[in-house]
Amino acid sequence: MDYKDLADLIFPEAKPISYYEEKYPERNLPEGAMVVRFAPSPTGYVHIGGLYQSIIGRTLANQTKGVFILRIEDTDQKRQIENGVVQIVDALKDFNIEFDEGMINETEEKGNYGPYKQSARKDIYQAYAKYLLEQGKAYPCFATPEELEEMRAKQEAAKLRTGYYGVWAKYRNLPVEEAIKKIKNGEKYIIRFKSMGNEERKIKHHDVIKGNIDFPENDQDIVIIKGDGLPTYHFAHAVDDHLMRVTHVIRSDEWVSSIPLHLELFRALGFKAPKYAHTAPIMKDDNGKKRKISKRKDPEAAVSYYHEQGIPSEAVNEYLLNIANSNFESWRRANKDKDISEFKFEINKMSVSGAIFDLIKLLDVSKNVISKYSKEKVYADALEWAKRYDEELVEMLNNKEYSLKVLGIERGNQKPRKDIAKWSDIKHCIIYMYEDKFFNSDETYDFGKISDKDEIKKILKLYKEKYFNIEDDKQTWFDKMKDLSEELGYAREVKEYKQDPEKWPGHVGDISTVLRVALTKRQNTPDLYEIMQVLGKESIEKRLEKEYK
RNA sequence: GGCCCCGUGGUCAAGCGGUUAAGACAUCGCCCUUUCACGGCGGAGACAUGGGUUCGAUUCCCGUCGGGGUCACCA
Repeated sequence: MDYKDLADLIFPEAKPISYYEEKYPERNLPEGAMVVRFAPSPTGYVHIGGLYQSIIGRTLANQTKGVFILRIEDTDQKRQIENGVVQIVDALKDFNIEFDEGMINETEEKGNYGPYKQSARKDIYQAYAKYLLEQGKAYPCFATPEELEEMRAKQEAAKLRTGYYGVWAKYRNLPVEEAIKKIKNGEKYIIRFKSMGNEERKIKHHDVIKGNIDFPENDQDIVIIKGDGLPTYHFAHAVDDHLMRVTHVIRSDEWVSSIPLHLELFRALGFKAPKYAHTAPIMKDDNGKKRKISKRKDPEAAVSYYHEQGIPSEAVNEYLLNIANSNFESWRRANKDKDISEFKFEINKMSVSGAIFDLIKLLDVSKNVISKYSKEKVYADALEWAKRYDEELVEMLNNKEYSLKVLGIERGNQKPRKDIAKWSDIKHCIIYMYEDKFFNSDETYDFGKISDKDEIKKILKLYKEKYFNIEDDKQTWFDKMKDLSEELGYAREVKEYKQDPEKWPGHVGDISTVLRVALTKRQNTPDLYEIMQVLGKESIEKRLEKEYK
């Protein structure tokens, strides 16, 4: 009896690998085209790091006229969640990321290199496992979890490297006859890869991002097929990325230490190894300590957080792209109106160490992104956000014609207003423009420097009766504010006042503040003249009278 | 602990043998016909550390310290 008998016993149904090699031929793509994939586990929401990977993958495939694949890695059945695939697809779609191939929902997919869900590829993995078995490059291991635990304890006690390797690999050299007997006896087993590596020897590897790295060869006999018949990540990675003809494996940093193993697997299987690009993880500043951003501790680790906050996905994408290639920023400044896809992304310019996620900076990017939107776009996006998260804002925006005017204040000109960083800011910025909100709120406010009630009344009354005319153009209005100030004994110019502050009780700015607060309840607002034009005569009169009647 | 990677201002980062060590965000000040936002100008603020190599090291080598990753029938 030989390896062949063993292999046939274990996987009697498996097809020869030539079947799959023919079924998934080399892709016919232009020179330099990159075939990349995003390969998440459907274990819950999409992590910011996943979005980061996706942006990079999508960009690279676009730039090289390559292919971007969504492969679902669901070989760990314990961790599955309902609708995991749909969640991923939808979340990424929100950020403008779509795939050329792969799963499109829980059951459907597109592309000729599928199935794109690992649980549906069991027969493929088994065929390749059988192939290794036949050559004696893999073997069944009968060790129980308890046995393995015991082994590890011994290794730790002896301060040895832990793992299933060398002399510790108990079933590595079990004669085929005995293995067959055990299997026929119904003993439980898994399939392990028989490593030919030697820890003493070093291998050199070039990572697209990290550069040259040396490490010891792998000598662990890792499991390739688990007790449930599904492959482990390592084995699935080798088989899938080969068969899907992936050219560049872009994945997170945490995998670099597996490179020796993966390379050995590719070689044993007779595959050409892909290029690897290991991206640094996104970090979080935790009281001065740097750590990987985490699902459990950090709400901003979930991509959904940005939607809830109302940060446009375009802004998140730009921010992430900037972390990926720091020259993005200067490109953006030089190309203010170009689409993000025109930026020439270079994967080898990526930073090797993880950047701390900077929400403040993101908000700044967002502010700039929003400042470029037309009022129609602001209206549409804010409304869409509000429909999910803020009923009161929906109510306000329902008055579309008026809202458009409000949102158009200081927008669309050379120096657009930049006070909105996220849709959740909007309500606070515009609420006073809405009549019922303005009059029905119990918000407290103060008039700043001029606080005497009678003085305030006097100012507003005089303004309304003598100076206010909605027809005035901006300059006239402005001059009138100065006249008003003068008539009341205030300085008509701020500069004038500053030269001799004792001479006046205040200046035109102080008077304007009184008007501003009366009309908006705020000391800080956009241009008052524009606000008044939107508010209209009646509203203004009502707001003024409220203060002195 | 073993192995691997990394260490430029608060953050993201250019620079990679000779630079007044860029830029962005944040911060502070001034200016911008009346606030705020924007914009402009300016300030403060960095090469972890000790040894080498070199005429010369932020840049190259070694040690130290610090940070991160990884050591599963999870991915």
